[in-house]
Amino acid sequence: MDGDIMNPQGHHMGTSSLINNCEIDWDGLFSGSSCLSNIEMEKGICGSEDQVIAAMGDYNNVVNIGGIKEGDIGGGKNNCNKGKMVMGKRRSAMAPRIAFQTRSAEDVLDDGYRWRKYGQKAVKHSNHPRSYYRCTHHTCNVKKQIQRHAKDPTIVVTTYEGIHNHPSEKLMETLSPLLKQLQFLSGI
DNA sequence: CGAATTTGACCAGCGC
DNA sequence: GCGCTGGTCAAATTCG
Repeated sequence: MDGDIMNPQGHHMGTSSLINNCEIDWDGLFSGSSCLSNIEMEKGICGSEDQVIAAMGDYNNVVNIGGIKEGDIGGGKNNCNKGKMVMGKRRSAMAPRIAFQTRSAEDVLDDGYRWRKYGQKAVKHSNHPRSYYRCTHHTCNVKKQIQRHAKDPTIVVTTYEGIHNHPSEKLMETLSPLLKQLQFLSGI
């Protein structure tokens, strides 16, 4: 797969981020579909999962992105377009959740953060288990769930919960020589 | 040897 | 109240 994100008409779209050779075009995705804003998802105003996939299927690897709720993954009963939203049980109060789907052979996308797996469960209506990860940074409480799509195993559904309160280690690794240089120059 | 992963047990919410 | 299900814990195991 090449890294260049184009819209179906072949035009370049907005800013993109590279995750494990799967480019995600945040700007383009959020502007390109009425289904994908977190707020709309929270209100339950969204199409079915199938509709979203169909809508986004023309993009390179990312086929869906947006807020996600209990039952969204794996064809559960409480699909978002049924209007009723069931928030999690022991879930922290208002931790923002965002989910996206990528076509990838890799289950775990390298997003620059370090994750420790703390559980895995078989999910109903899916042949593939769901894996649970926590950010290894001691002050950071971000979690993510990874699961292959029930109907299309080539699609990996990644759900993030919470916001990192620290920069990604890969980013810091990349920037640290530059920061050192800046510190040196500011000392002159 | 410390860190990360695996995996069965446990717990809480929900529907019937 | 009970069973089902999803999410988390923690001991055992594996890995670097």
